[in-house]
Amino acid sequence: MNETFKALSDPTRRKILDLLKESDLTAGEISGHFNMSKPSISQHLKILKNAGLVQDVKKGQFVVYSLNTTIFQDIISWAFNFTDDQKENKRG
Amino acid sequence: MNETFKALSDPTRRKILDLLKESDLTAGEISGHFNMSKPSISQHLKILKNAGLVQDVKKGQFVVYSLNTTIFQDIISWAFNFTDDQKENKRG
DNA sequence: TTATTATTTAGTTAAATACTTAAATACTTT
DNA sequence: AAAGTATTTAAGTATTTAACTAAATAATAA
Repeated sequence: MNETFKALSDPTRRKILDLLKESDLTAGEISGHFNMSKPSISQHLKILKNAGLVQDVKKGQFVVYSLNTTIFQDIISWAFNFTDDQKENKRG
Repeated sequence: MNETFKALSDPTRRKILDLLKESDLTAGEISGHFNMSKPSISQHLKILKNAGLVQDVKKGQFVVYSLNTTIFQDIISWAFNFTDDQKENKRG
């Protein structure tokens, strides 16, 4: 869970996830949405990928990135354990 | 959401949340669970408090910390928007 | 009121992070 | 094969973070 939260702790990376939520995008298309160098975005994508939050597929000379939605279920499960709902379930 | 994820990105702080999930604790009791100075834990508690993840109440010379469970609902909502469930709901 | 206990604030340092530019790699087109 | 495009890797730097110790604040007990 540590790599996941580390990856999510940066606003640029969360904005990348927001973009990929709408549609799959190449590395270049993603970097087009930021006032930041392509290498910087590439680094962020690497961190997101290592955290399992995104996947990539090479399409010719492009690399297409997409969300890996399964990890978000893990985040939901983690957070649910801290809610009142969970406390109620414990008791009853 | 940025302060929240920043706060959650540290393993020590997530462990503090785990402890408070079981019961409310004073600052000193919390620091007793770590091989770390009390001031360091105090800083972590400050960050968790500023992020709205915990609350504190002064009881005499003690400060009792407890979870603020409402924020975790926000995390769940955020994560849910990245799941396949959400995509299905969009379509149908 | 002096000493003791609980906690936070202040100041410092080492390590981690997020950026940059330049160079390398991989693929495509001519 | 040479040139151009897409992307990543490498190397360097400024900022942020997380730890520490020492000092300050606040409450309690002697």
